[in-house]
Amino acid sequence: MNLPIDSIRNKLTEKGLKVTPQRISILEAVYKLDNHPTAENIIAYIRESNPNIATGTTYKVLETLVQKQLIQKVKTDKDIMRYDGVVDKHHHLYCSECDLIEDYVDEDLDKYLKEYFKKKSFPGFKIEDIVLQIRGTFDKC
Amino acid sequence: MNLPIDSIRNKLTEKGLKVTPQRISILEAVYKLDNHPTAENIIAYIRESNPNIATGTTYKVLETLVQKQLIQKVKTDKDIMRYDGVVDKHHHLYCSECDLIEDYVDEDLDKYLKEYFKKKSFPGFKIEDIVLQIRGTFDKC
DNA sequence: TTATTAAATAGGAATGATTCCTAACTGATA
DNA sequence: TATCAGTTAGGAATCATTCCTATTTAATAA
Repeated sequence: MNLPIDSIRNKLTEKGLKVTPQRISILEAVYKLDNHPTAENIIAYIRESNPNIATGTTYKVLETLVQKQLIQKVKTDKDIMRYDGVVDKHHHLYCSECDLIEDYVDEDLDKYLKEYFKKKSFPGFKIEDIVLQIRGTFDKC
Repeated sequence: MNLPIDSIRNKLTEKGLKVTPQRISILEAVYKLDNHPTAENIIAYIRESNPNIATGTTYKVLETLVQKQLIQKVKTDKDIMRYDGVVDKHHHLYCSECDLIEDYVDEDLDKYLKEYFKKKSFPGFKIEDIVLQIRGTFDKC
């Protein structure tokens, strides 16, 4: 994913966020870095062009972007958080061998699951969202 | 879940693990504590009856139990790992409002998904396991 | 353009979950 | 009951993340 700066500015503005160079760099980094970067990955990347963005700022901005739904957090087995610039509904392929995480979109399956759970409602629980964690290994691993 | 000590001893022995008081306490704690305890929950619990089990030991034992598939790690949005004594295949209901995580077993759905993805194979990726994260809210929350 | 101000950032200290280290200890085996 | 590989206690170290606050800045209106 590779977006022009103006598009990034617009996204921030639309969400009522001040447009700062830090936010632009960080959101751009999440889009540009493949494989669901960690905060550390993002910090390393933005420091190349912007050496004095503070670590704390990066975490704060990431959290803000998650709150405003411009990016997503991705759960992993490890205790390190990773981020995803894709906010449309999707699932994840996790590799058991390496740390690769791949996005997987399947609207048909989403529809099926929605119907399935509509019939099979849980008493006392209202479903908001269903995400699949698909674990396996890539051939190359 | 509430198992007699002997059953716990057997589980450890079956996996080729030495039966130590620490391992028994910790495995017992994972079984007894509801809602997918954190390491901290487990440490607090076992210290009631066994005050001098070291923190490091608990983490090490938990990791060993996960490796031997006597327990499971549960992913959360937070960066705190939680543990689950249920190792049969199951999914999780996550509450958006509180930190409750509930197990959900559905063999029919598992079968369906297995078939579904058998047809829809991913080139270059071999699926090992599919787990659903079902997010929503409990009425009481 | 400039002043105003609420929001955002830099820098670094603090936190807290987890890991690491090693000497001492102990279950399993013969 | 001696042996020893495996395990633990205790505490220091690590490291991702959060917190603190003085300073800076983006947005707005005059």
